[in-house]
Amino acid sequence: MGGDAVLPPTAWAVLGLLSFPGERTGYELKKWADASLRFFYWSPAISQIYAELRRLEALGYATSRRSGPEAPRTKRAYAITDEGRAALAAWADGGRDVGPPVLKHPLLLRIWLGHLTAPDRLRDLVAEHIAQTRGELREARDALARVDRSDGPQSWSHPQVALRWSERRLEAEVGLAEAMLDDLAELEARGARGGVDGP
Amino acid sequence: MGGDAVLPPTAWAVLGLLSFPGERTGYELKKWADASLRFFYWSPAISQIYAELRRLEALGYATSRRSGPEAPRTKRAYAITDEGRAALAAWADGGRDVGPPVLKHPLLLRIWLGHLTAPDRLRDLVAEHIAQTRGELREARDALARVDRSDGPQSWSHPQVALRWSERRLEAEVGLAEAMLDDLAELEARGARGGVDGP
DNA sequence: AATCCCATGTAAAACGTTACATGATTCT
DNA sequence: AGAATCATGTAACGTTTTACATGGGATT
Repeated sequence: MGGDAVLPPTAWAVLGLLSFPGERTGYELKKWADASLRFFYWSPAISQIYAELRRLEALGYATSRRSGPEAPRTKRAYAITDEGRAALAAWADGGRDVGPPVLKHPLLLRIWLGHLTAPDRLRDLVAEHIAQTRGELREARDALARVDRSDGPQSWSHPQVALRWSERRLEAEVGLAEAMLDDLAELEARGARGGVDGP
Repeated sequence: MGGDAVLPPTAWAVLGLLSFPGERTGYELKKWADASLRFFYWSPAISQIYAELRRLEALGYATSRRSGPEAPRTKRAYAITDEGRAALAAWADGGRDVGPPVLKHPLLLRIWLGHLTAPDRLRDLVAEHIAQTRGELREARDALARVDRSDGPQSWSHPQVALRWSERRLEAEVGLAEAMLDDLAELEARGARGGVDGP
């Protein structure tokens, strides 16, 4: 089958999930993506994971087997094939340019349109974001702790690096939001005194 | 027309672009999005901007007029209507939750799969990303400088806050990548000495 | 005259989500 | 026995991108 296929990043991400030792079901993949992939590269919908797994299998990059009887809707575990591993390695190694990171930050969209919103509403939104981010930070640290413990073979050292990056990133995100809170406060102070310029 | 419509964030972003003083063509909107929106909320394809503008006009949230004769494919400038402004304000003010930021970072996907890639290839990728990010940082600062200069009315103070956030964010992104470079180097050092544990 | 940038638009395809339907397994 | 969670899959829909077609105006 396909010696080299053009696939969306999501397909490679799912194949990447499969590239770590062991067999996994789509359901398990989804949980894993929620717990780690999503910190630096979003977690696809479960239905999409199933779709990608079917595509990967059609390409010969993965195989599946049912644990029990050949009945529909019973557990199906996937494993990467040698071909899949080769294709993934070629993708990982190929292309000088990996493509720019994409950030969609709804909060910033709101801030940007801040002239339409009450100042304290805006502050609340930012505060809520900080709380949310702290929650994510805890989860990222949990994930990191799990990887640290499960060590042994070196296959997990790169996910570890990715999670460390995610941890720092979330810390930075909190700092960024706090700085923005200050900016907003300053804006209000200036606004309250009336003019565009200082007193 | 539509007293309250459910629209994707992109539609609100385009309407937001229109909510600042002046008329603009789709083409100008695209350039503006590239120069500022994209730092915190990605820049839609030009064809999508045209599509959103048509939808916004159909909803009565925007109006358009042709500068010259009523010929096809001539310049068409859009402006927001009062209804549009009201709808945008309602959207900006509504909904406690703004939705989580989404980050898709292809570089991190590669790092995460680092066991498939040569270590120095990985380093190159990160170095390239740092260079790229520094370029973005320059652009963000240019955008900020333009906004700073064009001041006067206060409508630009919130975009200014958003751009300041973006500037800091990009600075943080560089720091994050540098820290990851260190992690990678440490990994290699440990790997070169063989074991999973220290000396 | 050729080229580049401005400018608008269509069509097809891919991507991705939501909602729904279905049933097995495990825990209380 | 009932509930929660595990588990797979389909269908419909909306979003977004890519490629393409078209042509005016300005610059070299």
